[in-house]
This record gives sequence, C-alpha cells and structure tokens, in this order.
Amino acid sequence: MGRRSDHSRAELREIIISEGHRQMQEVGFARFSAREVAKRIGYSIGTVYNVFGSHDGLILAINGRTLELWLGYLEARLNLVEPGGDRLARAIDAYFEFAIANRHAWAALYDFRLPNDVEPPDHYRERVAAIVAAVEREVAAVLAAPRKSEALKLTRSLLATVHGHCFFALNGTFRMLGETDPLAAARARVDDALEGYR
Amino acid sequence: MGRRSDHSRAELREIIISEGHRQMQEVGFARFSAREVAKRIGYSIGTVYNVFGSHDGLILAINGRTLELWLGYLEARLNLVEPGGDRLARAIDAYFEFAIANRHAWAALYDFRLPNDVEPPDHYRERVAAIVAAVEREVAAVLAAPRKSEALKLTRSLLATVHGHCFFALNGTFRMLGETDPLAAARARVDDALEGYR
DNA sequence: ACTTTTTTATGATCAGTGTTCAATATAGCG
DNA sequence: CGCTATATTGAACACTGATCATAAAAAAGT
Repeated sequence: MGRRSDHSRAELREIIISEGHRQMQEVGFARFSAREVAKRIGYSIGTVYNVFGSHDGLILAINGRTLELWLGYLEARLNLVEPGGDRLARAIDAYFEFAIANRHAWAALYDFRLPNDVEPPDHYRERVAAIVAAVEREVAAVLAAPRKSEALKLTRSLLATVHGHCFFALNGTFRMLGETDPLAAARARVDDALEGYR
Repeated sequence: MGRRSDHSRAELREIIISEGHRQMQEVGFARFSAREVAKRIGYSIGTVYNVFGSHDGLILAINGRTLELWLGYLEARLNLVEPGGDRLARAIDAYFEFAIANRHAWAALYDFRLPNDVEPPDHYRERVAAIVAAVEREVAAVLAAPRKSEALKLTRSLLATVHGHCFFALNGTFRMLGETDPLAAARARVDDALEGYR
C-alpha cells in the first residue's frame, strides 16, 4: 500500500499517541507493545516506526502526554482552592490523586529510562519544567520574603519527598510496611520542611 | 540429557542467582534475559525454569540478593561510625552510596512490579523488614524518650523521603532540574523532620 | 491528460524474548 | 544389573522491537 492520507501526519501522531496512552494505562509499561497499538488503530507497525522512529521515541511521546495531563490536573485542582485555602497541601493531593487515577501511565514515567548518554527531547523537559514551575509558585507563596530566592531549590526537594511517598504508596512498599496513610505522611514531611522557611 | 549432579539444587540456585545478579547489574532490568543467564552458566533455559518457576520468580530471587547486599552494606557502614558520630546521616549516605554503586541492580528493585494480587514471598518481605529495622534503630536513638513509640511510623516516612531524593538523583530528574547535591537535600529534609521529634 | 517523481504505508523478515513440555540421560535404589 | 524416579534438555510456540524492499497513492511536471 502507499500513502492513504486518511490522516495528516499530525493527525496520525495524535491518533498513535492517544491510543498508545490508552494502552499504556491499560496494561502498564512492561506489557506495552507498539505492535498492539498499530493493530488497534488499523495501521501497520511500520507506520508507527515512520512516525516515531523507535520504541523509545513512542514511549517518550506517550510519557509526554502523561505529563501534559498531569499539569492540567494540577492546575485544575489549584483553581478550585478557595481564597485562604492551603494551596500547597492541595498540590500534594493532586500529585497522589493523579498517580492513583493513572497508575500505569504515571508509573511509566519512571519505568522508562533513556540511555545514559541521551538527553530527553525539549518538549519533554519543558513539560517537566512546567509542572515544577507550578509547584514552585505555591512554595514561594508560603516562604518568608527574604527566603523566596530559595524557592526553586526547596521545591525540587519537596517534589522528591512527595514523589518518594507516592511511589511507595503505589508500588506496595508502604502496604508491606504497615503504613496506611501515605498522603498524610507526605503532607507532614512537607510541613516539617517549611517550618524553617516561614 | 538427564541429571548431571554437577551441582546440588542449592548450589544451582546460588549459581543462577549469582550470575543473574551480575547480569542485572550489567545490563539493567529492561535488557535482562533469563536465557542469557542460562547460556552464561552453561545450563539450558529449561533448568532455570525448573529452579525458579518463572521469569518473575528469578527476578524476585535476584532482587532478594540485592536486598541482602544492601543490608550488609548499611550495617558495615554503620559499624564504622565512631561514638558520637551522626549515625542517621551515615545511614542516608549508605542509601545513596549503595544505589550509585549498584545502579541497575538497585533500580531493578523498583522496575519490577508483582501483579497486584500477588504478595511478595516471605524471604523478600523479611529482607525489606530487616533494612527498615536497621534504620528504625537509628531513628529511635535520636527521638526524645516520650516519642520513641512513633519511631517506626517516622522511619517509613523518612525512608520514602530519602528514596525520593535518591531516585531523582539516579534517574536524571535532579540533573534536569539543576539540582547538583541531592544527598545534601535528602539530609536536610530528614533533619527538618526530626526537628519536631527531639 | 498523461507521465514522472516523491512520499508514505506495508508486512515479510530477522533476531531476540518468556514459556512449555515431550524426550532423554543419569543417579540411586532394590 | 535393571529399574525407576528425577534432572536436564532444547525444539516449538507465540510474542516482541526493528528493518527495509516493495508497492501504492499523491504531487509535480509536461
């Protein structure tokens, strides 16, 4: 067969990413298959490789989509906070809620590792940066004026803290250790950290 | 062929785990292959399945070995701390040092996920518990007497905190975000948390 | 309208994987 | 020494990521 132009290149990209993301969320990183995605959208495996170049390229695009959705969720959640509400606590909630509602797609963000000598593509870096920036705004809002310059450094560390708790919550470590309220623990650690910066 | 009894069952287990662990550390979880392990030890793939039942069984055994080594490293490190030294800070160092020195084997601990309805085997749970207990001792030693009963709960949360920092350090997230001293950040978060418990 | 060129989609093909299991070779027992 | 229980094998199966000559369709040229 030759070019069908049922879909433009951009449409095709979108179709593959969309179905790929659905697949990822359904079966998880370990069982994800590019061939299966091709089958489901009615294109051949070769077409997927034409568009994304490699398995890794496809996964990066799917993970990029997950980051987009994550940022969207975080912003929507923050928009619901009434004036005077604890916006940072709600951001932590959003971290957990998104990860739980999108277990497999979220986990794929960390299951996939680029070869050590390869940098993630710009679109990917930008999306991560956007999420960090959204959190940084909330962290900065809570810091005492003379310490606001430390907001980014602190934000990175708080994200790692929350990530650790969320990861242990989802991968079963906390259940194994008898912890029943990981979210509360994460909030407590963030509060502890902010104590000295107020 | 039939039984060669070059090695007893226990010896065979050890040979496979040992070579499997080496493989895991060399190529990482994504490229790990049971067939390759079999090839390298001069047994057939069937034998590996006889001994471990499945790919997952083999990986659990290898990850169990990693946990063993990790506990050993942690204990050795703590034994070097002179009286009056900051034992908890050295435990955090040990977390990072082991993960860095054993990147792939350490990452495999988290890359591998059991099906949701399957519990990890006892030997695995026990090894995780042993590591937690070793850290808990150090946490308890630092707590004010009336709060020592909270040691386990706090330990779980501190482990998650350190894990998050270590994970971001090794998977490139911190580099991407411009953080150059993840270990210091982890220590700072732990100190912040302990502040209220002293 | 009819070539010619360029682009795009295909799927057979290759090398690899996890997994199964009938066939077989051996160790140890009677 | 023969027999049986058991350990070991590797071919077979169904899948995977990846490649690329082939063919079809669109676009450009005449």
